[in-house]
Amino acid sequence: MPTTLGSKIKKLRDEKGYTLEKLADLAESSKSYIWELENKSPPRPSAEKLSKIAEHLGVTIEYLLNADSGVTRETAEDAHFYRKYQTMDVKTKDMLKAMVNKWTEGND
Amino acid sequence: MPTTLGSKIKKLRDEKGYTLEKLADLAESSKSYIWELENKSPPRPSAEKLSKIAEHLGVTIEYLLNADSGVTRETAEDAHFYRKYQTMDVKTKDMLKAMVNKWTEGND
DNA sequence: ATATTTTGTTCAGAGTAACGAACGCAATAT
DNA sequence: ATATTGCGTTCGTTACTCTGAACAAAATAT
Repeated sequence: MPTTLGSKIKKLRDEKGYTLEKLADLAESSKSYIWELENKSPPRPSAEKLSKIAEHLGVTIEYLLNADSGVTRETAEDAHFYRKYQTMDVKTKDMLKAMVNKWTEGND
Repeated sequence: MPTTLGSKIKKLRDEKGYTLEKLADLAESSKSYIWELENKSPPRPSAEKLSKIAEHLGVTIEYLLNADSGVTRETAEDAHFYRKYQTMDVKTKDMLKAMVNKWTEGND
């Protein structure tokens, strides 16, 4: 399981079969810079650049930056809430679910 | 409806009642830089910085960058809960958010 | 009114993001 | 064998991020 930003990018790039140049072209970057992100320490890319890279690797910026997976389907605030929810322990999750089930009773 | 990165940050910061300095402290930044992000053009912050700012404003980086991506990795159960959550009305969502914020206080 | 405190604005400088261009080093073609 | 092509690596340069500290303006206290 990849831990650093660089190893995550490299893993995803390899999985997609992209060369440095290919990903660089897609993300409107340069292969030398992609290489630096993957191999040099510690990379601190701009949000814009990382956003384009993440997009073409099929993941979120948050996934690349932090440890956990993220969501971005509805509004940003909802996604943020959901991310918080995901970090809660199972018991708390179950409690939340139970409450939500009460409030939405009859909807499914 | 804010369009630029700067106006989004300012709007969210005002809504939270944060001063430049307050947000800067939370996001481990400087108030002068937060001000530049809000007022200067065109800002191109690092992913790290923007990540911390977004975190304390309760939104995602993607929202601030104005890119709304779609993909997500969810467990089936969590996805189910999240779908339900998305159908709830704003007041109920806000109540949930408030509770979750209480439970997770001190984690960030 | 006028101190005092709080908040916002400006600015110079250190450090580095990001690029193009050149280089090494395989594998495949001729 | 030796070109050729494809991919990764290194490096010098430019432009910009991000900060601390000083300054301005607004808000609040006395």
